[in-house]
Amino acid sequence: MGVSKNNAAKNRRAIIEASEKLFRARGVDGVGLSALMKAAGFTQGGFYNHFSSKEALAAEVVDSAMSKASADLKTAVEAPLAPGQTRLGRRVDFYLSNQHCDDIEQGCAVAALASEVRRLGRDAQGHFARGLDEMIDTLAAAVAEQRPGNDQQTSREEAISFYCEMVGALLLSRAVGEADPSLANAILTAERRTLLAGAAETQD
Amino acid sequence: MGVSKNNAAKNRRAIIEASEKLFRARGVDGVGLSALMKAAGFTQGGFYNHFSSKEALAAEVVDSAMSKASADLKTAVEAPLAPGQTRLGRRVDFYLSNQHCDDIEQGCAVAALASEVRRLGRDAQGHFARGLDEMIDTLAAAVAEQRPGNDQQTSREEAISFYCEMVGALLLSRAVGEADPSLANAILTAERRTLLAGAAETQD
DNA sequence: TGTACATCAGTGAACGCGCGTTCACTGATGTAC
DNA sequence: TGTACATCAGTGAACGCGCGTTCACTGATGTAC
Repeated sequence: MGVSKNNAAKNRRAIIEASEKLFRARGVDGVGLSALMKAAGFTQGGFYNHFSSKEALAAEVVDSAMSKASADLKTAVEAPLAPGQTRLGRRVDFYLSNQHCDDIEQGCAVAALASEVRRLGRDAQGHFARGLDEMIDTLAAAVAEQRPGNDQQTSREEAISFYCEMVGALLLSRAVGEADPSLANAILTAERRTLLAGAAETQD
Repeated sequence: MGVSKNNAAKNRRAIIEASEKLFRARGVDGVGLSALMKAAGFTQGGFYNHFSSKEALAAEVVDSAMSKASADLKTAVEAPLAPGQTRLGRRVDFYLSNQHCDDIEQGCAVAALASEVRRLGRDAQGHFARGLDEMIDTLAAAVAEQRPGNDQQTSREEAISFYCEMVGALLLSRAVGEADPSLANAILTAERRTLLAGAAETQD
């Protein structure tokens, strides 16, 4: 067809982004290259002009998703606070909103990919772990700001605890969302209350 | 071959149990009927003597796994306490142990299946939701026993919070276990500390 | 209780299908002269 | 700057393979008489 280098790079990006959505929604094993390429607007044969294998694509998808997630989290957490807000409280409000819970295609990459990544290759797992580590750092800084008495280790542990609880709640709420919407909602509600209490700006 | 009704029922059970392990380890889409039947000790063709489809098997697997998990949790939580133990504290010790984290094939069904179940059929989702609801009830009773001041709603919310945090920690620790064992361990350690503090027998 | 026969869990081969991957071909892009 | 040609992203068809499912067949089980 004849495509400029610039367009080829854009097309490559489009494949990664279409794949991210489909991998999140159906799992890596749940979607074929044909569907991935079609979603990106191409035919199947061109795939190997961009990636050496499906596994290589999956690694790039995880890399891209986690980099984006880590950068977005940093931006969101560090944004100026409205009066009465805390950084963690604001995060809870977003993370455990019904809107975020419903949007698995664009929501938190950690929650969407955590179970997938164990079955992917070494590279994908590495990108995931690096991204998660960065995100914990970002949250630990927010914790430290709110609790000046903390040592670094304690802030990091509180950040881990905070994040695990949010991810667990999102995953469980999503898992029962179809079969038992009221349980799904009870999980979000309970966690909002619990985590907002914990995220209140209180000194030790 | 000629098989007694009793043996046929045993064989059916064997297929469900072999499938549970493989589904947990590789995902439902990650393992074929041929491998499932082989793992149970049979050839592929016999599958449809027992199940009407792979989806129907998956639903039975989730049912079986969640029923077992719910019953086991009840037994474990309600077992007599050693001096100084609390029901929730004992649960944390087990749930966030390295041993449990490593044993995805036999460990907590909720953590193993939460992301799978969204892509399975209505029946599988229903079994999962029912099981999770029962397990939250069991934990809520343990919370209520430890905090007599709680009303029922509060105990249930605390149970949800407690369980989400454990599940989230297990999932994230597992997700980075290969790529970053020290982060995986930091997650378990941080959560053990946080949750044991929260699970201490303190009145309001 | 003994005999005749229907049942059905098991085998193993086959079905069509979609998978991940390969390939020959196309033609605009981008470079060399 | 203009021309000739190599590059390579794209197409569409094909590859072998394993998938979920179907089928004809076997023979011990379990029932009817």
